[in-house]
Amino acid sequence: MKNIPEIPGCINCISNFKSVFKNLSEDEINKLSFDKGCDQYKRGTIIYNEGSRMTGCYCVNDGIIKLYKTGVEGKEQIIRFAKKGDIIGFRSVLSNEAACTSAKVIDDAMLCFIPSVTFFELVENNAKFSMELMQMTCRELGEANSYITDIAQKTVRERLAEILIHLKNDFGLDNEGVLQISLTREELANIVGTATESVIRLLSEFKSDALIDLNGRKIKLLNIPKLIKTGNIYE
Amino acid sequence: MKNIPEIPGCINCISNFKSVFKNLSEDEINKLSFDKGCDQYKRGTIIYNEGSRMTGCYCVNDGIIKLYKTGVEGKEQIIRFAKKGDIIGFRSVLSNEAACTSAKVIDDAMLCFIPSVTFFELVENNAKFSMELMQMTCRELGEANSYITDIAQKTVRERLAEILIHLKNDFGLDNEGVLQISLTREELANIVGTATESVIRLLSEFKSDALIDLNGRKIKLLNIPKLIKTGNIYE
DNA sequence: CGTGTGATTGACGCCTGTCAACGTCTGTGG
DNA sequence: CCACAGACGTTGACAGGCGTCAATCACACG
Repeated sequence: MKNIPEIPGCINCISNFKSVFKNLSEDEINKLSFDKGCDQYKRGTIIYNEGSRMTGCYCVNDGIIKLYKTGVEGKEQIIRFAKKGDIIGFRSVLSNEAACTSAKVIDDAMLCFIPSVTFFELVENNAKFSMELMQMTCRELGEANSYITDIAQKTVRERLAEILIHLKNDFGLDNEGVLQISLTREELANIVGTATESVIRLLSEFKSDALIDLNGRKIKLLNIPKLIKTGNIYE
Repeated sequence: MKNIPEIPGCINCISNFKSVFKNLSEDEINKLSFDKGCDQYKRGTIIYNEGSRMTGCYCVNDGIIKLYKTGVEGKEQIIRFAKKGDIIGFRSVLSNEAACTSAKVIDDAMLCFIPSVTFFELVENNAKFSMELMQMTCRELGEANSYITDIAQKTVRERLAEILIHLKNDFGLDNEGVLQISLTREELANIVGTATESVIRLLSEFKSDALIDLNGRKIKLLNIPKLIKTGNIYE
């Protein structure tokens, strides 16, 4: 018999991650725990595709998911990453539109599936939860706006430096200063919005300038203040 | 004595524009009408600035507002426009952050000011309104994501063609086919994310190619299908 | 009539995308 | 154990899109 992984109760996640669910009542949490599904997904698995109808949303219990859009000629544009405690797909559930991004696992993940009905019930019956959700969306929108400004105005070099800092802030460094997220050069390019070759060349330059050190996909940040300066980051 | 413009009652706006307020009860509408302020603003007036604390949000009764961020070296990046029936600034009110954009009048406007308190009351007490608001935010977020992908992947030429189509969809054409929004070349550049000179050159090219006709700030769309093709627009 | 803002045009060159070739690593199958 | 395929990373050459600078023109306004 297969070794079924232990399904985490919602109560644990909520206390551990300070998620958007933090304002749920005990009853609501229990119902959520009961209604939800939970599964493990290997790197490379696609959770849902742009344009598909969502029947619910997912809460990330562990792992990393990349959310991306497919642009002209199939080139992917990474919009953001989701990690422990984040929820994905709820945007489409709420606005009742087809998914506007695709979601793919890039670090083995454990996801909980929350059916639309359950989600809607919470939104409608718990004003605090609803407010929390809205604030999250608003913050995300604010970030999207900054992203737009950056991509429109900054050079590729600046954007790459900036992304490295953002990745540090979102995923942290290990005790050697290595970014705790592993991306291919192509994925880096698809965040920055440039060609793979450009990323490679610029990373080499950063290395020559002693801003970073490279070891395969491991990127060690050596000089964070200078990276911030290179990225023209002010806030 | 100065001729004070008639303050529009909320009830009229709501029935005319199908705004987010459409689900308010009669009592709520009356309270909103009572609490709100209303003022006229001339082209060029700044409603609020990026980074400022909002004490409420604005509902556009008439005119056009541009929402923009100030990027590196003070260059402005236009995020979106707001017109009749739209509300602006509520994002910052809800998430209780400083305004992430500045708002400037580009077509003489009439705006109603809704104090934070009033707005919060509505959100907390009217689940339908709250849901409507959230859906609006979600749609906006979806658009922002598309925008990111476009800016990151398309050429300036494609983006300019696309923007012209978007402006047509949002503001319409007069009976001669002229875009019903008047923008400087610099503003066009600040939407597309390019230099003013590039916009000028590309507009000239579009004119040579009989895609558009130019007369000062008036842009007449001559060949919309071809513009769509030039912009690589699919949906 | 001077001033200022916006529009236009030309020259110039760098940043960046594209193409092509090659190196590296991993896993698979014979 | 080795050969091979396939994905990923790297490097070089090259062209052209696009930003920058500068000069000039057009037009409105006090």
